[in-house]
Amino acid sequence: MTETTTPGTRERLIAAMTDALRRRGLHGIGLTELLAQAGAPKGVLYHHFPGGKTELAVAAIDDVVARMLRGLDSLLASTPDPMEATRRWMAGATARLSDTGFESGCPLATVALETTPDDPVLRAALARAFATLRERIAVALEQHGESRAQAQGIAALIVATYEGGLLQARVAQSSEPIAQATQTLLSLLATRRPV
Amino acid sequence: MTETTTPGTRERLIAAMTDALRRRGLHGIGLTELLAQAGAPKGVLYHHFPGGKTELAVAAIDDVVARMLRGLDSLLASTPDPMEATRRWMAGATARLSDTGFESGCPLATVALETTPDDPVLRAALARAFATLRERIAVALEQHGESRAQAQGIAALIVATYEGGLLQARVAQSSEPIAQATQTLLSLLATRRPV
DNA sequence: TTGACACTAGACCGACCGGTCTATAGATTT
DNA sequence: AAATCTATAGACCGGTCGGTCTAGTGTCAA
Repeated sequence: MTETTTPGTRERLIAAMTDALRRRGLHGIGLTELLAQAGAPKGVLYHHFPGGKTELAVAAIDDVVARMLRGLDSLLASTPDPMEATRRWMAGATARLSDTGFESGCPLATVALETTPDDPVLRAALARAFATLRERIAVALEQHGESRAQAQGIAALIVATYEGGLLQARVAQSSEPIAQATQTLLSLLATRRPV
Repeated sequence: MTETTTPGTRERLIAAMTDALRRRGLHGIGLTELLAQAGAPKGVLYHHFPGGKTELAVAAIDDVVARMLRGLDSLLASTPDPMEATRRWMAGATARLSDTGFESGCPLATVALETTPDDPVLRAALARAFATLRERIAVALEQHGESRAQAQGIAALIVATYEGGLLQARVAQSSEPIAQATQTLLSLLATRRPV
């Protein structure tokens, strides 16, 4: 076999792009700064990603999604109760945001709001990302007894709370808004009466 | 009195910036394109906004917030039930997004995710914006019998659903996600049992 | 009529943008 | 040793960025 063993440069590029997306968004960072952070010259970027900045961004998105899904899976595996899993998921995201001085949010959200129709590749990557995310959560809820429609609705609401909560916490420079939103959501889910 | 009567140029600049923020974000549009859309030359921008692009963005944000608050107020005045008001608020935002081919989202959200620590003016404007928005909603909920803490929590959750829902709808190019999230949220609020 | 002032107009600037290109180093194969 | 291929390296390109500067235009007061 002996797959072509890259010494990590490609990964460093993806990591730098992911961090840039978290903090400033796709248009917010220049290639020069990005490459400096990755410790790589221009040629390397176009060797690994012939499509340039956009292709690197797509790779970063796919990588982030894969890691989110893996995290979600292991969380759901170790935490049978979906409500408790949601609480932990939110707490994790909040902690990372707070640990970076409220700079490092969700890399998907930033690109999602920057994208225009003439970036179909990015759009497709993001559409896939969010749909997969919602679906994974919905399946877990279904396995816990929710109806299909209800599970989808709650999944959309959880993801919205995640992104909207992070956004509010970021501008407030405080985790209070997302903590409030999460706590309210969970308490609403817990105290609803059966139909 | 006879206030200095600008023939609308300033307003056109703000409108162009607002539209740009909705569609692409602050870094996503160039001054040249923005001025072309407003039908104004460079000099005009720096006459009305000596602080340049950033000052114009702040003005656009303040203008958007003022209009959102006015809309919210008249909605709450004409719709006594906060739940019904929320439903209409969401429906309005969803309609505007959908009517523009899922291009025109919330101008606040985009900037919120692009801002860095060295943009303190923008950050402050956004922090004010979201805090005011939440507070206005919370007050309405309090007037409808919710406790202070509960009202704040629900307000944060509503705003999160708003922003997170719009984001998901945008990338999905469909209003389904925000419709699902909104409907689930309202049904949770309606069917909770008293503590 | 003249001066002051608010506003419009766009040429112009250096810096930086994303992207291309050639050169070369190192490892592998023959 | 020669050839080949992957990966690194960075000079270089035209275009666009946000911003400055000078010139002109219309309106009003004196």
